[in-house]
Amino acid sequence: MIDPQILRDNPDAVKRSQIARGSSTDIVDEAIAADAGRRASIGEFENLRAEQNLFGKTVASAAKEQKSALLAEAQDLAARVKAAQQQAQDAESEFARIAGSIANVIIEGVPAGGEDDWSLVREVGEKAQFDFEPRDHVEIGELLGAIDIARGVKVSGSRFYFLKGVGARLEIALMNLALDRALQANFTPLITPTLVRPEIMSGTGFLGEHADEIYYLPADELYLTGTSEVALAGFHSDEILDLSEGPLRYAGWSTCYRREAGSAGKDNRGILRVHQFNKLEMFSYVQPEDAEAEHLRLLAWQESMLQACELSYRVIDVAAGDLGSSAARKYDIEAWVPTQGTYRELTSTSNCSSYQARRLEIRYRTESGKTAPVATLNGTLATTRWLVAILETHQLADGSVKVPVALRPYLGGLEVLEAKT
RNA sequence: GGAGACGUCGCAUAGUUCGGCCUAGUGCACCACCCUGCUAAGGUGGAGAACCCUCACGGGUUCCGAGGGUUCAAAUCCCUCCGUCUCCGCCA
Repeated sequence: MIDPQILRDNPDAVKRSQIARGSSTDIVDEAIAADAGRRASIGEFENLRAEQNLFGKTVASAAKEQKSALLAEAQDLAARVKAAQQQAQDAESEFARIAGSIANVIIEGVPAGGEDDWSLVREVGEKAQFDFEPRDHVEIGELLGAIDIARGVKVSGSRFYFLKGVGARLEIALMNLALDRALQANFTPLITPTLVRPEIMSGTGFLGEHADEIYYLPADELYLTGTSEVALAGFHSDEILDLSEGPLRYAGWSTCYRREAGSAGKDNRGILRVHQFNKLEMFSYVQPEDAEAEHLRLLAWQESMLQACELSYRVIDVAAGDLGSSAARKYDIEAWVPTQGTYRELTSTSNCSSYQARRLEIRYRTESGKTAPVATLNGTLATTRWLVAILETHQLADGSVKVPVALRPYLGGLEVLEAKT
């Protein structure tokens, strides 16, 4: 939910943001009108109610013979109060509906436009060079006995897979490396529920335009989460947090489920785009003025992980139109995937400023003792998809794979994943 | 799955029988000050959240798990839902 104050004080900023996202600006004017209407009808209701409260006391203390006359008047007043209350509630939900459809105001510097209009922040590392024809991760996965896609499809359908042997170990190693780094940075680890209630799912902003990406269990009215961000954001919903000691940081470990409804035919090969995977997600609750600095910290931790995996990557500042509705800015890190000759997204980190917190009612106490919405940020620290880049980048001529040094302790010292010939 | 009990402003509790004196009392914890060599004890006062009006001082409205209903009036009566606990059954 957008800050109603900024809507009143600086509607042009909201409009500029909407334009950069390629969204409607009319909705901003509608929201302002709805806000005014809402406040007017609330005032009307409250005055009537105050009158009624006063009148109730008169009735209670009135002498018997006056009571019936007073009651008639009270009934009339009650009817007017009820009508005014109804109107106030309607105006309130009308405002919520309209304001709710305005996306978060982007941060200065976020490029305008759509999916292809990102701007490059930096490129890091040498792209892998081979003096042989590199194999893609599916082939390598078969040679290593690490990825079994055929059986995944047999058991669960397309976009499912088994990780097996060194494949399973590699994923666990990667996740553990990420977890250890998160612990060093003072994140509190959380293993999160992956089924959540509707109000948490909508509070985090995932039930908007991408609702068809989400698995839903109607018999139980629960949603399967596509990221632990949902549970991590819901963790402190309806709470007033103490941020005087600095940000609250959590590292959520969970399996993630995505329907991939809009991507038929896209990335069908391999485990790049699947219905189920594991992820270690960073999540920070911070004071709003600290959000942009925290965003850069999350990005730095992500880059350090990619460097530990000895991957070549680029950081992009995602364009306004490609941001989720909650995000004010998003950086993606894309790793070089040799057999695709392109960069593919491995991590994403979003600064949701106070937008998500306002909807989930997550607040902190300011110095003056008032409460105010916190800012929330999230970012990927490791996911199953990284195996694609790791396997392809570090492959050897015979299909074996050199293990990045940082991962070796998590694989019992293993230096090379040997191909089974 | 069956039966029962419960849900009150941080925690604990009173209030629900029989609707109006509840603008929700009390204890603990908390904050400020006072008092007393220090500490403990004691004294005085303060202190919830959201929204609306106001430059401000201040005022108003709502909130007793959530949502409806009855009523001039609901923490209190009725309905639905959610959650917690106890016992029984079933299954890992």
